[in-house]
Amino acid sequence: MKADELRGHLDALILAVVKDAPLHGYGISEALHAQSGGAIELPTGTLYPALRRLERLGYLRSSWSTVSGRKRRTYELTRAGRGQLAAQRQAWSEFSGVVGGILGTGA
Amino acid sequence: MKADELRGHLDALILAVVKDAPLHGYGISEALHAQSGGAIELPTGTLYPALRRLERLGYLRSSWSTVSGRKRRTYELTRAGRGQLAAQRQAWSEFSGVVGGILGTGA
DNA sequence: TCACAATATGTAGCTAAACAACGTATCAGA
DNA sequence: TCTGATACGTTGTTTAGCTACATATTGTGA
Repeated sequence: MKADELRGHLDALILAVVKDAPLHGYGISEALHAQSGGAIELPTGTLYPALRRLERLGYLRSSWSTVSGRKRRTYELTRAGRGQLAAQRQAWSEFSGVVGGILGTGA
Repeated sequence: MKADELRGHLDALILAVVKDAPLHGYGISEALHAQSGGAIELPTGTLYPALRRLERLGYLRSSWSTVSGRKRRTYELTRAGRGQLAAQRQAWSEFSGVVGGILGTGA
């Protein structure tokens, strides 16, 4: 899967993956890889700027910790982030319906 | 629907909409508007460059005509365009499955 | 008749997101 | 000791879509 297709939807995926449990950047990358069945492999040049953007927008909150000698910045959803995730889910539903309908896939 | 979400998928939509019948730019715009239930409204600054790009890539072929005093450039799918459309459909199917799965929408 | 909407094409310049290619550092195991 | 996994990040580039603008014809309603 061309990762660039994600454009505009990556935020939703990140929010979704940290929803249940706070995760650090590398963990988010791994979670997306696993949950996509290996289809998603985020370059760090994509992931870390996205995380900073989401924090700047108030959807994520981060805190540093050290786990077995390695520093981690752990991200968790804010209240606004939960709202945004719900909105993104809704937007995805509409979007996929529209595109699927026109492409004749899934409609 | 935020039109920018289309990024990366617009080509597929255009190819899909000219598949059955050749259309001119304005007609493509209207077809997408109608087939999306009004959700898609393409700015001309998006549509026309996209058409030129698709022609340059060999997926579309264009020809001029005049209909009731107005000049039209009509686009039709090439053989390569048909192949590309099939590939895009496949890619969409995989993409929507992955995203839907992670967002918990449609999976 | 005069203005406005619809039809129809296009370009120039901007923005933002994703990417490739770096750079830094720790730890485990061969 | 050296490689691979873990973990953070930045710089500079590319590119697609957007806004705003420019042009022209035809149909319509005031």
